[in-house]
Amino acid sequence: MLSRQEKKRRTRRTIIDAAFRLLDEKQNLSSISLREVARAAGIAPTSFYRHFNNIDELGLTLVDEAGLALRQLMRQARIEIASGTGIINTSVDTFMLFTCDQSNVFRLLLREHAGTSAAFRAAVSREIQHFIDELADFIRNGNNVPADYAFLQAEAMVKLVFSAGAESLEADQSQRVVLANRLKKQLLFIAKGADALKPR
Amino acid sequence: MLSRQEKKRRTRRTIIDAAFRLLDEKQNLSSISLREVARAAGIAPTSFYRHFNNIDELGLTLVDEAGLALRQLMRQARIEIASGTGIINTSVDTFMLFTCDQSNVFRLLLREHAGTSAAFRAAVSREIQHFIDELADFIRNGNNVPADYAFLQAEAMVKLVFSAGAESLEADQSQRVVLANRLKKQLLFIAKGADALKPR
DNA sequence: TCGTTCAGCTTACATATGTACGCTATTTTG
DNA sequence: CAAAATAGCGTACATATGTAAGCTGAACGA
Repeated sequence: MLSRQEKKRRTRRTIIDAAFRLLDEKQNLSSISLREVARAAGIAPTSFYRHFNNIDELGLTLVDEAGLALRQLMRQARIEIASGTGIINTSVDTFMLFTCDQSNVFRLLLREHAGTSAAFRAAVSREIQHFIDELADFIRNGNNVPADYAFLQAEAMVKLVFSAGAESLEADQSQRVVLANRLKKQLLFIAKGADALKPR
Repeated sequence: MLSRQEKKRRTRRTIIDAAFRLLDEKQNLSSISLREVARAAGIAPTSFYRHFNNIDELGLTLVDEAGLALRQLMRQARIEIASGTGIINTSVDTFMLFTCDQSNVFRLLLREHAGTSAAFRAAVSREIQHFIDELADFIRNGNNVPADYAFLQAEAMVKLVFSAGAESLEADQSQRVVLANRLKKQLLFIAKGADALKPR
């Protein structure tokens, strides 16, 4: 027998999962309605309020979870980088895997980054900032450049990665390979250029 | 006295202008309703149908107009480039001017590029593709590199430009200057890197 | 000049939404 | 074991939406 608290936590999870499932290629956080989420979660519309004050609170929760998934991805990538393969190749491959089989999660970030809610946009921007900062750290350690210079490079790289990720959402498997290779070359441009223009 | 045809063209224009005005930082093409547009244009909801079959048709029209504005921007930038200043500086400055004082137009492209309508996404992608193609031409002429290599470089640059444009929408005047300078350096990375890795 | 066309209007309806209110059944607490 | 708390439900209402149907007056073509 489950405690009341535990049961509540589970239906909260059900709501969140249902929302993620609704966020396909034709829905965003602002277009899904409370009733729609409730329907998908198998609860009464009014029961939703037992878990969230309003639907924006759900939205912020989803963005947080998506950001967490991204940070976990980064950790995994860094482990693989430590094991030998080039940083660019591994990062790109890991990222593309993410956009592929967690497409709804990545799409959420992508969409709300340019979405209609200032709060969501800010939340996503924060997550991307983490992404950039950690890459900047990595670059600074490896190349011995000033922090702001490493940041410049990291930011450019992350932006290209996200752009390619966006395209990958509309691509099939073979197009994704092409996309990944193109991205790797472009990241190499930045790495090479940043190195050539490095301040002394 | 105005001809009936001319009057119709004018209210069509009124509708389009009203829609652009509605597309501020908290609205996108899918969130504006037919009735809202009609209200803003000062016509009855049902009169809308005399000009567009549905609201998606309006949306595509807006994307087309936005793309046209962008192409005009490119032309202007190329003229100024011909008159001496560096390509990167002029392009960035022109672009930033665009995102600043035609913010609703740029935001439309940005938002629908990652939006919920596949048709709108495709339409915006086409416009961006034009943007990339023309820059690739420019690069190929100046640097004498293969077409696909110039494309690689142009694509990376345009992606950075658009990303910075997105950020500029949330920035004030002084932040925009910082943003522009950062972008210019990053574009230089790509130019330098692409040159260093140029195939022979 | 007179019948035709048609942009724009008003009215109307079926549908979806957010959320207030109060009930019930079950768990929790004292 | 009785009393309090509470997750979830059903009902209800005010509001917004897309769009069908039909009318009107002004521009148009003969």
